Amino acid sequence: MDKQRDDTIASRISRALAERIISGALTPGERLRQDHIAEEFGASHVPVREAFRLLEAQGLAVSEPRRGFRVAAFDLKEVREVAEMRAVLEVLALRHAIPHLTAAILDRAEAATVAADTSRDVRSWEAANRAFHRLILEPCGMPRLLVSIDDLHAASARFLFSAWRSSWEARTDHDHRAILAALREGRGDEAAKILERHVGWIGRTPVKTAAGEMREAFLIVG
Amino acid sequence: MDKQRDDTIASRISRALAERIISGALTPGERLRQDHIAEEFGASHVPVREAFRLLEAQGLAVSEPRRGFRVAAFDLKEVREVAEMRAVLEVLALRHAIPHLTAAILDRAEAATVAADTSRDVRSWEAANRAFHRLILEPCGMPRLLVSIDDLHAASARFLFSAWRSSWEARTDHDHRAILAALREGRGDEAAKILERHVGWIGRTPVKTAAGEMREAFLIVG
DNA sequence: AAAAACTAAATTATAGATAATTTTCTGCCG
DNA sequence: CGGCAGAAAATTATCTATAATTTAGTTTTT
Repeated sequence: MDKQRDDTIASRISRALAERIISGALTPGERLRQDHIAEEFGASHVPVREAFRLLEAQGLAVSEPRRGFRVAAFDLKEVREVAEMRAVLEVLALRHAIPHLTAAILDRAEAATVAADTSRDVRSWEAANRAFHRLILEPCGMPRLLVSIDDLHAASARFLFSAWRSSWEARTDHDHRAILAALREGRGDEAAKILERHVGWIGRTPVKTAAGEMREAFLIVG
Repeated sequence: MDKQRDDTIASRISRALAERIISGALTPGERLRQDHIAEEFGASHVPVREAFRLLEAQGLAVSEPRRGFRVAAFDLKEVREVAEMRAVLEVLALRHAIPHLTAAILDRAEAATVAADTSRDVRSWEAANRAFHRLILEPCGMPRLLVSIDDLHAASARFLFSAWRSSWEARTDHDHRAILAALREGRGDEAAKILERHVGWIGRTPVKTAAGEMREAFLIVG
């Protein structure tokens, strides 16, 4: 097929595995066996090990010396940690992005919000949500910060998919709209404040299961 | 000598190279030639490549597909970015650490401050400064956050060493003392505020060179 | 049935080979 | 004399094969 990609085999394997970890196809704590994965991708173990290191850097895998790599576990404590880091880093990015935001960017962010509200499954909601955040933060022009935020989004998405594997219902995202309204009207501080609360909010919430029962679930807002 | 370390060859090479990059022995933009480094460490190229990936994760090296790895460049813009990320992340860590701070920890942090004030060279000042920050932040119990902060400290140190290679004079660090005083008296918010300004502050300042001339230099406070 | 010993599997590392690509050198030509 | 083209050298990224070490699992022994 397309062998002439600009990137290396290691990064291609890394992306493929990241997808599986985030989607939940590879479960937390599962071992990543280099020879099996090498065979599956028709590669040798060298690029596979490099791919593992890339995943480790994103916090999706952990290395235990002489015992190989496993898919990173995650508990509620870690999810909270990720959410709080996202909150402060996204606020920082937004403050730097504000002077460079244009009406065109805000229009595209609004389109992403509409796409999120009308999505039929978690996957597309997550993609639209991520697009919204990316759009309003990217103009900050701080590459290292944006990479960190991306990695934290990946960790959030993992949790999201594990919590909402089957049942899912899109809700209108009032926070996104409030952030956009504030940005359009030049109330930057308020936009930052809403974003901080929006991203940092994690808690228990009652959820109706497919069977019609109510149960408690953890929820990341966005 | 000591072959029976608990860690892998890759991580040992990575630490050794990190040391050189931070200290400035390897200059920004310099190429990292895997075969040369493999030979120097008496290893093969596989662990060397893994070491490069580890450095990449810390932001000390960058990979250009088919062109190998180079020491990460850094300009003033990036230094500012690192300082601002450190400011918000350290404040977050401090807020979580405060409930777990003990008098014993604060005493050790004070000792680190004294050590910084009396250091005779940049290296020991940096080590003492880093120890101060580590001590008051570690009790936050957020491992991912602490790793991020450590990586940012490494990037700061690089800049520090490049700016102050020859002349150096220790100054009394009033910010550290003010932070400690606020923490001891239970004024957590004020401690966080000082820390944020302390870490985030970067600017030009007049510096007296060894030759007695005045010139402008960039400065990270700590 | 618990402890010890053996076995199997996997990770970590080495070595050498190869294709592709980049860098460097060199010499020719305008 | 400077710049471009092409040749030569170096380097990366990969594979294959293999050894050493460690973990994990199974069997044997007491």
